[in-house]
Amino acid sequence: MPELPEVETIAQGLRPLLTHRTITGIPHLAPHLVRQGQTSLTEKLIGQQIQDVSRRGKLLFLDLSPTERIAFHLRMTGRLGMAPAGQLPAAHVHLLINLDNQSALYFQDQRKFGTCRHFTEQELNAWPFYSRMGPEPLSIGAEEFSERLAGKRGRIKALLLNQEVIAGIGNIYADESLFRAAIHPATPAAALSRSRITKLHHAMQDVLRDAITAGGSSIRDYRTAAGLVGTFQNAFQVYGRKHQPCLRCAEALRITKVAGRTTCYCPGCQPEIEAG
DNA sequence: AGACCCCTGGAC
DNA sequence: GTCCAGGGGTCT
Repeated sequence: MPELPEVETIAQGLRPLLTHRTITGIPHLAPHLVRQGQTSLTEKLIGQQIQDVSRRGKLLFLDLSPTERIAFHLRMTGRLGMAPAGQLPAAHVHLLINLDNQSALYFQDQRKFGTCRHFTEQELNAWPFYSRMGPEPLSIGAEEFSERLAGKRGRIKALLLNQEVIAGIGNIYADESLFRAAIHPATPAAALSRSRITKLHHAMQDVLRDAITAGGSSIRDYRTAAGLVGTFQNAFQVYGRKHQPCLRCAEALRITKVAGRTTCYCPGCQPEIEAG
């Protein structure tokens, strides 16, 4: 569930703690994190200095040099945090990176969906998930956003979830953006007027910015780098509120499936639009 | 476009 | 015990 606002919050939290730190050891590396060609991960990391912590979509990077990075994808239950060196801080820790100030960065993931890989810039650009990733939703302008959706087949929610269309949106922020734009999630993108798409662009940026300000949304597992819960779940209008009254019109929220994902919406505020 | 898979734990 | 949470890969 870490989506763009959660990954951004973690990156902001880790940046001052990791920048200019040198990796001194990898005391723990779970076998399932070691992909083919990554068997020498430990050798590749020890002695390297972390130059910066950055984010692209839902990926969090430790930038080691202009041409080498570690990429984390937290998927559903991944967490990153800091601990004193020399101890496993919690259950389900799959990677521990010791640093030169007696601290350690840990990667914890109950469900083991998350990934951690070392990349050269060349390898990164050869990774389709990265190279084909769409623009950052907080950087894209309304004009370009509109052009990217124009002529695309498929339902609007499916397109928002598609990382090749726009990067970093997951189930929570897709539903919340669509509610705020008063668009039914199953609407064919081709049926949306230009002004409706502009409204969606505005809603998406508002929701993401507000969520970052709130430190992200903690449904179950997500925590900031400092181990704190985010608070944006308290501002949800539709996500996880099935059958509850709409906060705007009091009609009962409905639940459906779009793009294989549970989808909450208000039938009053988000009326269906026929394909045209 | 949809089904299944990865994995674990909480809800029922 | 069964169902469900959902990001992304893979296969049909």
